[in-house]
Amino acid sequence: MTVTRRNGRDRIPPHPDVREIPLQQVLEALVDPVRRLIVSELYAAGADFSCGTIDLPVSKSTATHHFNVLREAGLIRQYYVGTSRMNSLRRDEIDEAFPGLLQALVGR
Amino acid sequence: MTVTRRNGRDRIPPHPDVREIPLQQVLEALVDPVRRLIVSELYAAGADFSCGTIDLPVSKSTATHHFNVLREAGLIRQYYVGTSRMNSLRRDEIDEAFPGLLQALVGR
DNA sequence: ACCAAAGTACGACCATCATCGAAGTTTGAC
DNA sequence: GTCAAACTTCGATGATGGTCGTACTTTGGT
Repeated sequence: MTVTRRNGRDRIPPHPDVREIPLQQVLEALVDPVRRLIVSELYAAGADFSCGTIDLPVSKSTATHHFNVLREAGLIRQYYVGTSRMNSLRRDEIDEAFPGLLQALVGR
Repeated sequence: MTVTRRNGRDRIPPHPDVREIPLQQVLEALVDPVRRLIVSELYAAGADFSCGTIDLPVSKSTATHHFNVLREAGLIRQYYVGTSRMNSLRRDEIDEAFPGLLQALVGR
């Protein structure tokens, strides 16, 4: 049978542009308190961090799920560094797509 | 047994101030598309209207439920005129409690 | 080659919630 | 007093989605 070989690049999942994501989906992503916590921390930190860095009140598999939802909504970008998955907030794109939204939700 | 008499005033349910409502609850109210439609229409109309005026893609009982959720989140004010229940958007209070939020969600 | 660290994938479970219809209430009109 | 309009209340139902544990994958270090 065929063996599939993968490198770091292949591990990167799709990153839709938030400007093509309906408001509904963005809101559904941001309504969950755990996900809003992630976004808030990224916003406040002003820097990327790995999934494991922030400590969330949920299990690892649930955390993975939340990061996925945020990525699929176009809100964060993810990339690998070793075994760590780094996350960055796609602030400019969000601000362009939904002006004022991030500020209103995360600026407290 | 005791008969309870009610007048129009007694039919008015509690109206919490949105400034005392947690962001979480406000977001949960606004994440539903039917409720966001109601808010958008109130916002665009710039005037009050009764529950039956706007035509929603749900049954009457479901509509009642949605108006209740909005009221309990401090987003709308309700009062009776005859058998009609009028609704008004509490715009100023919302803007004060969560600056930019309404604009971001409803200004399209 | 081996092992540990960091995440992911996959089911399963469970709570929440949007939805409805049917029956009830309140009001205004006649 | 009767009737209709407008809305509410009350269960029931069904779908969604957040949660977890277990097993698996990938990578880096030794």
